Amino acid sequence: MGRWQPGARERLEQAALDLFLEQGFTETTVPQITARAGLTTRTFFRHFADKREVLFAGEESVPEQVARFMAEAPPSLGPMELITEGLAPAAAEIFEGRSLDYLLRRRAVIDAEPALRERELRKFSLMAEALEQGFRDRGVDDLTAQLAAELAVTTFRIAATRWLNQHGDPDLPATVNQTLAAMRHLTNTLST
Amino acid sequence: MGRWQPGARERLEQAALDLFLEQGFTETTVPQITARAGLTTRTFFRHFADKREVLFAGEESVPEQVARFMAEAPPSLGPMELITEGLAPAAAEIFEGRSLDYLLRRRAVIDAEPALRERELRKFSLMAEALEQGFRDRGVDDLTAQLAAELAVTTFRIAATRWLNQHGDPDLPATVNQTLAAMRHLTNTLST
DNA sequence: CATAGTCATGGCATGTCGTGTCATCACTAT
DNA sequence: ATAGTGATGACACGACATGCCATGACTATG
Repeated sequence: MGRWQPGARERLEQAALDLFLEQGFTETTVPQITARAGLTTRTFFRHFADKREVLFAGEESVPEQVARFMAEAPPSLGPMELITEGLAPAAAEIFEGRSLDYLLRRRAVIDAEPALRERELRKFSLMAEALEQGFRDRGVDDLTAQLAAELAVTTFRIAATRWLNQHGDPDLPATVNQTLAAMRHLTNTLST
Repeated sequence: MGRWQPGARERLEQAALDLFLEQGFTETTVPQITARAGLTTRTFFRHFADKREVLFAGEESVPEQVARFMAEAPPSLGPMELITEGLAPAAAEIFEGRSLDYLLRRRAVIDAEPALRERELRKFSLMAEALEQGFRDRGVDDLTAQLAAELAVTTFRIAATRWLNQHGDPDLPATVNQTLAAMRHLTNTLST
């Protein structure tokens, strides 16, 4: 018991994902997860704010990634140019390090549970806030910054979904650019 | 006690909103709400699936409104034309019947509580799904339907927020159209 | 080598949420 | 009248989440 369970967090994440796939999210209790990971219930809530968070660990850094990405981009780019050129590489960076299989299993769990879908929406909302702030820092006015941020996140989200639906082929940057092209085509029909 | 507490639902909504404003959402317990409304805790959960839903009653009909609105629009309109012409009146219809004061108080509560912001995001997600289905029913391909739906909902959401920020003046349709104009301007910078 | 300090964990108590179940009462239809 | 319907009351209960304190393992310092 004392200190240190190396990888306790990782074991909890793994046990939780397995159990969610086997039995469903609602049917799985926190004591079941901690029993499989060899820990106690109280410890689970020290690592994760609530039961859902065990599926979203590590995504706290995404807003920072977004902010850094925007700060490093050439200041001369307008918001729409930045999206067109930067969204695909940024998307690749966000998913880097996670296997396609893990992402597919994780999404199966999330899709099956409304409470988890809500949490997923919040993730994208946080991304949009970071993007919006980044645009404002580049001198874009508030309304345009918000619109551009939401446009980018929406495109990213739809592209990521499509990418998983087609099991990773074509790859994510290509899918993002296809989705951007479709968005461009759609909005061009408005410019009359 | 037997049957019938006329307006039980409405009294619960009113008591809940008041208490949330006085003490905050988390600090307010369901027994406190039901005590103020003269009912029991069990009855609360017969009217609302969970504590948050008391703030979202009546919004189940929004997806149906959206579907009807789209079905009634001229079939000749393309997705972007439909948004340009239909979003402002549709937005007006959605908020019709609720006082600006109620909407502002309600938003103050929602903004203060992450769990309620998540629920709000789900509401817009449901709107987008209804819109997407509507576009598909009009013969639009899947990707374009999804993009157009998300674009419309995003514009609506941003416009509604701005409208409340400016306390209702200018009115919602005007604000929607201003927001649409800004979106048009933003995306036009992409059409090179 | 000893001692104090730090930190993840265990264990316990507690409050709130949300649901299942059954009884009861008011009103309605026949 | 009598049976049916539907909202409510009352109770039990499990799961989630948090506060609090104790403990044991590792670390730093003398």
